[in-house]
Amino acid sequence: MSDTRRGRTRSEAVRRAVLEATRDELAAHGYDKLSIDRIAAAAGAGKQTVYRWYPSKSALVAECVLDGYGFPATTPVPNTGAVRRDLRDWLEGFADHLAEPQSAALIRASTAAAAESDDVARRFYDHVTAASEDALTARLRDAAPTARPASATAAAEALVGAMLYRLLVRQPATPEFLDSLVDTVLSGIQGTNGTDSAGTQARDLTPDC
Amino acid sequence: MSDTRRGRTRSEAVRRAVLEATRDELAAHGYDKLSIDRIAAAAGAGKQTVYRWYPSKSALVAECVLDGYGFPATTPVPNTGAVRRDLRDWLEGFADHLAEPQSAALIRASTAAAAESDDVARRFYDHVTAASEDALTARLRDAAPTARPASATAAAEALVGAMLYRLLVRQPATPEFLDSLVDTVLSGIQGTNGTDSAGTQARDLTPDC
Amino acid sequence: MSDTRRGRTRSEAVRRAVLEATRDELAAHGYDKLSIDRIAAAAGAGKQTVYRWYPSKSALVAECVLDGYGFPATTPVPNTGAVRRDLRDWLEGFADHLAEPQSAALIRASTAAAAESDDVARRFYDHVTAASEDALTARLRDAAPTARPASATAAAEALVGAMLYRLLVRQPATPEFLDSLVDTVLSGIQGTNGTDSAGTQARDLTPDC
Amino acid sequence: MSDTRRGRTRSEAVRRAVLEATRDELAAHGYDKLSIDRIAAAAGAGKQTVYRWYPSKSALVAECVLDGYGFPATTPVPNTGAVRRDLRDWLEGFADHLAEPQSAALIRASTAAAAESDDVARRFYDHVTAASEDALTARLRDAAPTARPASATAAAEALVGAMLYRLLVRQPATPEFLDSLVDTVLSGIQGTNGTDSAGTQARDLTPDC
DNA sequence: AGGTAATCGAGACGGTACGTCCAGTCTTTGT
DNA sequence: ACAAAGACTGGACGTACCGTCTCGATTACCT
Repeated sequence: MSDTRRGRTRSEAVRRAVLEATRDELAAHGYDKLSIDRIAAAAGAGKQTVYRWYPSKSALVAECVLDGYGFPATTPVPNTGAVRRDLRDWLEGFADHLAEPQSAALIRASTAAAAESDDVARRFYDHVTAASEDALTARLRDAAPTARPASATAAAEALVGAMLYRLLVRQPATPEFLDSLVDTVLSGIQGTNGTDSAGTQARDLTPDC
Repeated sequence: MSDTRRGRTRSEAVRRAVLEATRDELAAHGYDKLSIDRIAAAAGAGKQTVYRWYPSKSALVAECVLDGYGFPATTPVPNTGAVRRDLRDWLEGFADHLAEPQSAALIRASTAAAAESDDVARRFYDHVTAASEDALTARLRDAAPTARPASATAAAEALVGAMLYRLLVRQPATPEFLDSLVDTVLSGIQGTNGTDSAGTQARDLTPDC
Repeated sequence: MSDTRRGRTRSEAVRRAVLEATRDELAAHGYDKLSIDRIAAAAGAGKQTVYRWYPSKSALVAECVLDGYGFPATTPVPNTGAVRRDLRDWLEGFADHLAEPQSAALIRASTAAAAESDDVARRFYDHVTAASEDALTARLRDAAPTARPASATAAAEALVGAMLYRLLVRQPATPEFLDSLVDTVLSGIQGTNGTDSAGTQARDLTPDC
Repeated sequence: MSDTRRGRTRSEAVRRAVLEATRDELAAHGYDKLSIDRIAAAAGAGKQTVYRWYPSKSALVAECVLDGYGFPATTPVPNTGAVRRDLRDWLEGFADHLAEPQSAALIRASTAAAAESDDVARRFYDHVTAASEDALTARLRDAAPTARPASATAAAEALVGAMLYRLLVRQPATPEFLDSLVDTVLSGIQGTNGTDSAGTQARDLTPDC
């Protein structure tokens, strides 16, 4: 049994050109107005070649944003000892990235793509949640070793969800907002604020009835 | 002075028929494949009539989802005295609504619409954030009067953002996830130092009378 | 029962523009390279409009050549009393028309269209044979009243066939060729040549064996 | 001097397979829908191999129809002594061939090819006219030695033209039509002054010994 | 025997055109 | 004046072929 490929080998260079053209088109026109015709023309490729690599608009966008350009590479949360500050810095890095118009356009586009395709949605989740959850858990493990593991997921998705929501609705993630977000996730809405070490005995003030 | 309009009066019935047709089309095909031609045909209306009411696809979708069908009417957070349970119940109601395929499709569509139109994004934000933030603050005000004011927004958007994120990426909001989310937002990731998942061990002071 | 049309009335002006653009494209590029895209663009029309009028390339070409531009309007054979000369003049008029490059291109195109579509072939036959046969029979009726009626068809198609064949194979219809053709059809290959009046007692010279 | 070619020898078998595939495709889909891709696939050949042999669609079709399958090999006109009957028989043989659907499709295709390519037109003319003219002149030379020399060409093209015209426009060459055609070409339209159609009354001097 | 070179099937490549669908506008008739 | 019907321009869709260009694998000739 021969595993050798027959025919001309597919050109990686063309694939990259297509992704770059897609990135530019997305930044310029957004997801809905995205045109395969234009992308192919801008990449100096035939339309068929684009379709050979990516079967649909959403697949192309997913590849472009998730595995190519656009989404923040998995940044580890810094570990200076001060969790709150570390988290805050990490989130601010994320916010700064989202504040760039081009990145914002790309991620909004991948949002729209995920809204339309189950497959893209799954890839989006795998990429984004895994990355941020890993980053968070790695940092929190030694800061709050007693925390339930499920919390990491919830906290990660609360953070990512809030950031993406702000991006979607065009509300800037102000420093104040980031502060509140970190506080909420670290200590809870009713928590004692200001303390950044682990093991705080958060008391639930609600007396109920 | 005569306030009466000349000619035939614009039919409110037609407008409703258009919105209903839009809802059905959205549920059936999603935002991207939405076709004004089909909507008009399904509503028994002329295309011009649709354009007379709504200038663009995104405006139509926004109207349909936000002010018409699709988005949950502002549900107040119940107040039984037990905040955690109240919040949990409220969130579960939201989750149940999102779990219905038709609602999910509609909200995903409005997400895509918001990603494309600044105007829709603003309406989306106004509608969703205002509603949930109001609901939350109203409940938390007497539960934790000492909480910092910014927290309500952050907490509301963390909750809503996480829920919408789960909807977007097609991950079901499991009871465990809701538990963790409520815990995180209420007490912070380090708040409840219970170790296991089911929340039974989690020290919840609320006696639920 | 109302027979009235609803909606915008179809524009004859556009139809004419399409036919004219088709004529120009045919003359410029020939049948095979004919492009509906180019035709529509040249006519300032949408592609859909072209397809609304004509369902296929061959139908468009048939309409253009047969009922529009290109094919000689039914010219009656002159009647000066001298059949041979009349016929010769009539044929020469036909030849002159075919000698024009644009006409040649158009008729070659309709030939190709007829080769591909049964429907176009029928229209081609109806138009061309009927016209030439009528022209011929009208003239021959008083010149050779004794001729069998079937002969007129055969003669007409022999003439038309020979002319179209010459056009197809790019051989000019020289004066000598036209002379021979008229002689053959009028008097037969063995006939007495030179006489141009009617009622000649053509003798069949073939002695056989 | 070495005339030997280096490298692998071109496979005549492949060339034949290509021509046969072309013939089948032509019969099945016609000239316009002809696809080199399909031909190559059907012949089990690479596209490049097809192009190595034939530079264009029209060249391939010409080769296929003229020098390969499709066109009648040059049939000599029989010589039994009775010209009229000989000619009629010869023409009937031609008509029978054209009546076969596959042959008809092939010749119609070559017609379309000739309409598009000057080169194919020339080859078509050379092949068809030369063959039929030679056949005719050979037979007529001893039947009507006094006929003008130009007549043979005109007569041949009148016959061939009429037959091809009938083929093109999908009109069957009925026995009556063939009779009339032979009569016209042999004796002229006014030649036989019989009045009725069946040709029985037509005074035919040839005793048919 | 070991290059050297042309050919083979296969199939990716940049393009062009296809025929369909839809957006958004305009026109016509009916109410 | 509004409504339905639907034709209009324009443009993108996804597919099919075109003719060219690599590929690895065969053949053949020529040292």
